[in-house]
Amino acid sequence: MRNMETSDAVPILAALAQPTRLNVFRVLVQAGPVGLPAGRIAELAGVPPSSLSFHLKELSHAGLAGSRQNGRFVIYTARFETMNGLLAYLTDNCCGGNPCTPVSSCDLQPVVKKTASRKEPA
Amino acid sequence: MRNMETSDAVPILAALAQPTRLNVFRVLVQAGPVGLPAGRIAELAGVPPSSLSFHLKELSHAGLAGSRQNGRFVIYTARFETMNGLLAYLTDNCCGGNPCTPVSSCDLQPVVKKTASRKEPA
DNA sequence: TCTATATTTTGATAGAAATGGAATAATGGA
DNA sequence: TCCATTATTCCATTTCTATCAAAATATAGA
Repeated sequence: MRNMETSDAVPILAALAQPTRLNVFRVLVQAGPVGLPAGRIAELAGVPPSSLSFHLKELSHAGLAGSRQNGRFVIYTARFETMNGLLAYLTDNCCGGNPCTPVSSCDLQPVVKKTASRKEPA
Repeated sequence: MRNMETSDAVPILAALAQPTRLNVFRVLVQAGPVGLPAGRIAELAGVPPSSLSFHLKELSHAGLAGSRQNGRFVIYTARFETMNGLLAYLTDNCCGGNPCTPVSSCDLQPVVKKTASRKEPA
């Protein structure tokens, strides 16, 4: 993935800056690559389907979620590479080169970023 | 710092999810612990003083900026520990709060609660 | 004190975002 | 085909957010 710009980071941050959406994203992260059908997410998040749909669209549009159809179900998954890109941006641009190294890292993505300042397993 | 909750992360994300504010925060990060007077920030960000004041208040309220008075000037500084806490939260939640030191743990079968007996696609 | 400078607050306005019920679409099975 | 299930879109409503001129506040120096 190309290095993230401020203009790219803002919509991703905005997508996460909402309690329901941040919660939904965490649920998707926990579900892993298998993902979850929309109805199950609505259940877990405790929001009516129309609201959930609205928030899933926001997450998708920000690149934080993907979806695939499976029968009558639409399965949503977390897009880890977008989150990794955001973390790289924040680490590179908002920590002034200070020791801001996170305590742990998630690199589910097979695609490896070339960002130097975030440590990643080889 | 105590571990950040989702309810703590949302207002911090919201503070950063705005072009002017993210830009201002980056400027403060670059300025380092010395900080910058409000007027200079307004200049650098290209926003009128009243707007800048609004955004600085948002950042301060989120814990991302601190301020001290110096004569007629109010010097703003970035609060790195808040950003560190946010990065830690996002990094931890990128893997569902599981210890993801082994990268493979994210690739393994995720822990998905199967409460319902309803049949769902795998 | 008076005056210039620095910043914040006020207040009005415009626009965006969130909510959820109802209607619509799409799919699979009988 | 018809029906039940799943999900999205439409819609009205409400609530937040951002903007910035103008007024207010605060400080330093003359």
